[in-house]
Amino acid sequence: MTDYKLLRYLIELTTLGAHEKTIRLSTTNLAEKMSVSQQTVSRRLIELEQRKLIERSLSYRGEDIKLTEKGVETLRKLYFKLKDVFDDFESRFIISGEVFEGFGEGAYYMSRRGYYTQFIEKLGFHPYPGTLNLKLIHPHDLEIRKQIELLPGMKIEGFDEDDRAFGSVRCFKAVINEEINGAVILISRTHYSLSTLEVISPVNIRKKLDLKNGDYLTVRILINAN
Amino acid sequence: MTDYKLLRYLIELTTLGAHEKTIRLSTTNLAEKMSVSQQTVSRRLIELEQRKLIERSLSYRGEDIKLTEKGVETLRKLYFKLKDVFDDFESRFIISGEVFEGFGEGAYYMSRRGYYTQFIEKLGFHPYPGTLNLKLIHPHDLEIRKQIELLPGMKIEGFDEDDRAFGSVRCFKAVINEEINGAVILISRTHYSLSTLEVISPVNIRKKLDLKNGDYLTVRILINAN
DNA sequence: ATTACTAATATCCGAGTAG
DNA sequence: TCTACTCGGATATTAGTAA
Repeated sequence: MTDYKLLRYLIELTTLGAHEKTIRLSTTNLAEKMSVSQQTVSRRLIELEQRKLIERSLSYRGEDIKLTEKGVETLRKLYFKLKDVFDDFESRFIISGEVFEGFGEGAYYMSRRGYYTQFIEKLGFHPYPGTLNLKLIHPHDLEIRKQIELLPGMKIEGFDEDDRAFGSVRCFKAVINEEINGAVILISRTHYSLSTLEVISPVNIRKKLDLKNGDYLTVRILINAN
Repeated sequence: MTDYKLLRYLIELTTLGAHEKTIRLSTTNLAEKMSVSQQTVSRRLIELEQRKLIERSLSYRGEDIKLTEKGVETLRKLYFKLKDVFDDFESRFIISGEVFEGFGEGAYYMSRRGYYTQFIEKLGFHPYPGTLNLKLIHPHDLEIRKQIELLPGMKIEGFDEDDRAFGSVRCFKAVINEEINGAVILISRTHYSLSTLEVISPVNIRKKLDLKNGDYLTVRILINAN
């Protein structure tokens, strides 16, 4: 691994985009951003260059800097190291949010026979006729939500009923509050839906956990249990 | 941000699992792993504790250490910072590898009517009857390959023909060498297939790009173009 | 065994300043 | 303006030990 005192500079340069393009800067302005002296920045850049982590060319107006492939690879390794920890498949898909609304339209959809019979077959339980809605607040949860959107999950086919078309939805088995088995369902891919999570279960979650609007709840999504 | 000199220790402890469970270690063995002195480790652990980044309890056999939520959050922030760079959704799914083999079995599969008609319908082009195979070499490309495996993509349904069953496959639109529009197809999920990439296109890629075995080629996969 | 203190050494940083 | 040198003070590290 690279000297850790250089890592900070490598990260800062990357934040400024130097991993993909040449950026122009002066030691003084980088020093300000990083709250160190101009002299220190100068020395560190020299060292980064000597170790072939960056390439640079000086001019009378400052300097042009770009990370080398070795430099990018150094950060990428750190990234994958952290990814192993934070993106681990066993612990990755835990998502929290605030309970909001009640069982409104969710109940209507859930009780359509076309969906209901498929839920029973694919999830292995008779869903309570209603969904619990979570509003996702923290950036981390929103990020996880986006990632879930990309996963295949189980597909619940759409159908027609009473001259109306019900589209297909996807779902994942999940554990609510580490105590109730259930599932999350992904209905449509809208900007709105990406900040919410709809949860179903064989029981009335709201009642069982005595939830009020605004209560905070954690759901662990089992992406490999399909 | 935390003092960068502490970051290294936080990362090392996390690599050892201290982000999710209490680990037992001695300053001496951690010092060896990190190539610093026992005394330095001792001081850094004290400092990490004072800053409430770790919790620890000493015993005559060593010490038990676990990251605090604040400690985990510190690393998580770094992770997301790097993620923004390396995992950006627009530039993420670029994969490179070496051309190998020729149009063997690929051509056979591609020309099965059951697949062919679906390719036309779903990809919007008439695929050249053959696949170009890339062997993925770099860890980064293998990692991307694994991630693609998790994405839904477009499903090409399986079918029966001449008493033989052809399974379903998935595909993604892609751009080859930033000049030819085509697609990658994911046929089966074997250890072998995870280190290769099969590419199709309306034209003979090999001929158009004048490729020989061993040539290096880059494919950008369009995960949102389905 | 341990951890962690003290003292000596090595390294780093910022101020001043040259080019 | 720029970058980057020298140099003195600050900080960090190691070695030697105490507990």
